[in-house]
Amino acid sequence: MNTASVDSTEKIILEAAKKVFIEKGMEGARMQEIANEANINKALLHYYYRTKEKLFFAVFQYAFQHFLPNLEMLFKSGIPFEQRIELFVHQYMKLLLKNPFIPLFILHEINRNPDMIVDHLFQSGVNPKALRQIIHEEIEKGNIKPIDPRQLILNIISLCVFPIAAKPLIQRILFDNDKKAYEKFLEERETEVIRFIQNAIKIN
Amino acid sequence: MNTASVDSTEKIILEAAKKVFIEKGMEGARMQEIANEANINKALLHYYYRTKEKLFFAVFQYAFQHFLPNLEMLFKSGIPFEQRIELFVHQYMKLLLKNPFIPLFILHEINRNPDMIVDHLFQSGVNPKALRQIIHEEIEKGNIKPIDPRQLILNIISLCVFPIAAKPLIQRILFDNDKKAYEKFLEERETEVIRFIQNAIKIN
DNA sequence: ATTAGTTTTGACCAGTTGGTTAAACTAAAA
DNA sequence: TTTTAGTTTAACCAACTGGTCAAAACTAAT
Repeated sequence: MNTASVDSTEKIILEAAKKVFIEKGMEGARMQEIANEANINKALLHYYYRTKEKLFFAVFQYAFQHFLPNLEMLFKSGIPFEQRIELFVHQYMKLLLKNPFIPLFILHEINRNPDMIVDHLFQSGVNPKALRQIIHEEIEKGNIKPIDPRQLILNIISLCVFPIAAKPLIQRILFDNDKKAYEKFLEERETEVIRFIQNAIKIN
Repeated sequence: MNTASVDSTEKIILEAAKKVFIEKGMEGARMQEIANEANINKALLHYYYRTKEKLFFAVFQYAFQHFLPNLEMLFKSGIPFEQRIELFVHQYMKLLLKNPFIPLFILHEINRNPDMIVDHLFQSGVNPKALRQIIHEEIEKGNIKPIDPRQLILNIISLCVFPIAAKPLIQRILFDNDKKAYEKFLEERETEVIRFIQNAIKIN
């Protein structure tokens, strides 16, 4: 057995599955299309991943882990809060632009089967408690306006995610389907969102 | 021919189709399930709406028209800008809470087939130009901080839509799957979002 | 009561889809 | 060279799905 080639075939399949599943969703994806994408026989998919569902879960797991950015830098102490927001928005938008289909994929699939997240993924290192604590402390210190930390977190994520998830719609409605114009808009948006949030929470 | 009963059956079918399509999407929906939901024979679906696609488009059209709130009140003159934002957010969140599945449905279907919006729906009365003009004037008058009107529009919509579209996810991650707690959070959110936006754009 | 037109139904069909299986292939081990 | 174990393929299958059709049931005007 050639370990390298096993890994290789398995990875090729997973990459193909990622592409097809994340773009079309569980129900829109076809095993045959994934096989074509990977340039292999359809039966090989079932040889490595027994069922469509198992292959899907492998993809879902990957996507879920790339749905939020690495939050480590947020928890390092000694960083001013303003800069934390800057860091988060920057990192997140970079991630989203690299994987623009992931948010809608995750939202749609969780909507289809909300228990999936409980059954398979609650060990995925998402820890909102620590984040809430940091925001809470900033309020106590009088550095930002009082606000429910969860509202603030949701505001920040909303401002980052929605314009990516709704890209095909927004691009057509607000930009006459001019792809370049919308991409430029999204670039400018990073500083715009940071400024918007900072203005909203800063104490005059 | 009894016009009333024709309308009635047709409407019953459409209502059933709305429920199933909007919750499960085109690809996740089954004609049989719609027939069951309407308590009729599957062949009747094809008698009134010849194909799945045609029935789907009827639903999509309805959903698209309920994706954004009635914007008339925004264009009446003489209303202070702060109050316009208040009105919009209030109306929009009311609409979204009544139809929580519509945003994700629209986004997912447009993602699946982006040309649909061009082919079938660009006559749906969405007019962002007027809205941009109003924002532009407010900036000129020095009532709010300078900002690309499209960025501001997108910010407002993002803050309203995302928490509804991502409800199953957020509810589980931030609220331990406590439905009541999340609903209460969304109620409080209305005033919170209004305050957030007004703080972000107001001139000190 | 008859007729003509409409609505509703059960049975059926063809195409697609996820999944299986037995055989062919490959390469390392004996 | 033969054996053995893992890998890949073509052919196939059962279940499902959108859609059709002819007949039955229903309605209302003659």
